[in-house]
Amino acid sequence: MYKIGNFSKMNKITVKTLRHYDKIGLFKPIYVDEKTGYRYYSSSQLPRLHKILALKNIGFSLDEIKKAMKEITTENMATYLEDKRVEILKKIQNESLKLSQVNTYLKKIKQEGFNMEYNIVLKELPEVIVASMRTTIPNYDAFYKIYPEMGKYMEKEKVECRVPEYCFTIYHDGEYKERDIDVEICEAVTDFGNDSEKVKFKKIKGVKTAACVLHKGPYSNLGLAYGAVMEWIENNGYEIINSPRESYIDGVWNKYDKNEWLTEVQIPIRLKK
Amino acid sequence: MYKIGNFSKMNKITVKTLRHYDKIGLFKPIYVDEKTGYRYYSSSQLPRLHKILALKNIGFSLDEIKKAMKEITTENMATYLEDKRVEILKKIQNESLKLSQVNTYLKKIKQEGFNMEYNIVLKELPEVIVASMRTTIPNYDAFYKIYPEMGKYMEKEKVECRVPEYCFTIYHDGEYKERDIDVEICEAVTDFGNDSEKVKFKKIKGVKTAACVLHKGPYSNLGLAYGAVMEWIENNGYEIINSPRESYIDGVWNKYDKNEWLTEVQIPIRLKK
DNA sequence: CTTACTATCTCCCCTAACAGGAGAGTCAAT
DNA sequence: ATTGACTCTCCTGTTAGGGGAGATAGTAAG
Repeated sequence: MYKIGNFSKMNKITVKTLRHYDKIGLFKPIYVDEKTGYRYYSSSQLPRLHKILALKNIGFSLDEIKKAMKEITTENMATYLEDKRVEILKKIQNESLKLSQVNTYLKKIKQEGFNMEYNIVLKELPEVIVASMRTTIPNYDAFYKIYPEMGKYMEKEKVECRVPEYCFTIYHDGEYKERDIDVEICEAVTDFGNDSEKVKFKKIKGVKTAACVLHKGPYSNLGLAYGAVMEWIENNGYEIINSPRESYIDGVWNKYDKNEWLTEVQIPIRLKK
Repeated sequence: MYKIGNFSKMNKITVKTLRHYDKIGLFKPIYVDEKTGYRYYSSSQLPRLHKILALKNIGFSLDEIKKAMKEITTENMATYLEDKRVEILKKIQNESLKLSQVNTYLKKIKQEGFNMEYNIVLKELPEVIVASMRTTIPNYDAFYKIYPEMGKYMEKEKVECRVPEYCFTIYHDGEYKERDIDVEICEAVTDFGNDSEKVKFKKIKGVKTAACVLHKGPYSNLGLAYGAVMEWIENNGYEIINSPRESYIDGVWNKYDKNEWLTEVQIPIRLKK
C-alpha cells in the first residue's frame, strides 16, 4: 500500500493526475481512509494503470479509455483501434496540409520579400438563388453595360436582393481570355422572379470548399490575385473543380476611390487524390 | 456597414466567433452603437479578417495571431513561420508514432487473438543513488545468494532504502545468456554509504525514455515480457541505447503466490534517426 | 399603434486533461 | 509539542468558442 506521492513516483505520473483519474472514476485507489481522505494504492493496481497509460499514449481520450476498459473483447478493441487509426491518419493529413501552406508562405517571403497582400482562405460558399445573365462579351469594358441592364430588369420585376449582397461573375471559359469572354453575371436574390429572354432566375449550388482571396484596389490588376490563388492551389495539392467567381464587395457604386474597391476571387477546389 | 449577422454570413464565420474576437481584442467592429451595444462592421475590415483566418488555418493560436499582426515585418513573420513549421513537423512525427503503435496492436490482435497482457509504456527513469553489486553469476538461481548478501551489508551499514523502493537488476551482457551472466544488482538508497569490496555505492543517471512493460507471475516466463517489448521497440522505430533493467515490485518477500509477483522490464531507448 | 418575429445584446456555464495555488488537516520524526 | 513534509478539498485558469437564458432592438404586417 502506497500513499499517493510514492505511487506517483513509481509510475512517473503526477499526483494531480491520479486524483483526477480518481474523480472521473477511471482509476480509483484501492483504499481510502474515511477519516483523513488519504488515498492508498497497491502494486496490484499497476497492470490496470499500465493499460490505461498505454491506451492514452496512442491517443485515446480518458472517456474512450473508460469505455474500452469496460468492454474489452477482441472485436471491440479491434474496432476501437481501427477508428483510432483512421482518426490519426486524418490528423496527419491535416497537419501535412498546414505544413505545405506554411512552406508556401515561407517560399514567398524568401523569394519576394514580404508580401502578404493575398491571404488565401478556404471557405464554404452557400447555395443561393440568383438572377443571372449569361453572355459573351467582347471585352472587360462591356461589364459597364450588362450589369445596369440586369439591374433595371430586377427593379422592374421588384425582386429583392439577398442580404448581405452577393453579386458575382462566373467566368465560364476554361482559360484566360481578353476578348469574347463567356461570362455569367449573378446577383443573389431572396426568391425566384419571372425569367426574361436575357435574365434567368436559378438556384446555384453551394460549394464545399473554395479558395478565396481578397483583392483591394482597381480591377486592372486583379490578375495578381488570380495568380496568387492559382499558385497556392498548385502548391498545396488542390485542384480546381469549377469555374471561378469574382464577388464584388465594394466598387464604383459605393466607393469613390478606386483603391478602396474590394473584390473576392473564389475558386471551387478539392484535394487532389 | 453590416450588422454582425450579415457580416458573419459574408465570411462563413459564426457570430459567436466575431464576438469572441471582439472580446479578446483581435478583431473589433468598426463602430459600436453606444446605446444598444450593436456591433457594426465594414467591408474595409475584410482584409484584416482574411489575414487572421489565413493565419488561423495554418495553426496559429489567437494569441499568436494577435502578436504577429502587431509586429508584421518580413523577418518576424519568417521566424514565426519557421517556428510553426518545426512545431507542425513535431506533431506529424508524434502522430506517426501513435499510428505505428496502433498498427502494432492491430497486427497483434489479428495474429494471435486478443492479448493485451503486455502494455508497453514509455516512461522516464529517475536518477538514483544505489547500492550495487556487479558480478558474473553461473545461472539465474544464483540470485538467491547475492541479493541477501547485499541486503545484509546494507543492514550492517545502516543505509536507508529510498521510498518508494526501487530494486532492480541490470543485465550487462548484450545478448541473452543462460550461464555466466554479467549482472549488476541495485537497490536505490537515500544516501551514499561506505563501499565494501563487493558492494559499491554510486549514482545511476536517469533515463529520458524507457520502454517499460509489467510482467505478472513467476520469473520463469519473464521472457515473454522481453519478447513483447523487444518486438514493440522494433516495430515502432526505436533503438536500445543501454542495458535493460528488471525492477522487482512484488516478489517472494511480500507475496506468497507466485502468480501475484510483479516485475517491470525497463529498456532505455531512443528514436532511430 | 400594437403585435409578432427576428436579430442582437450581455451574462453564465460547459468543453479536456489536468496545473497551480489557497487554506486546512495529517504523518513521522525530533 | 513542534517542525517539515505530505495530503486533502476547493477554486480558478488554460483553448476557442458553443449553448442557452433573459432582456432589449429592429422591422414588417395588420
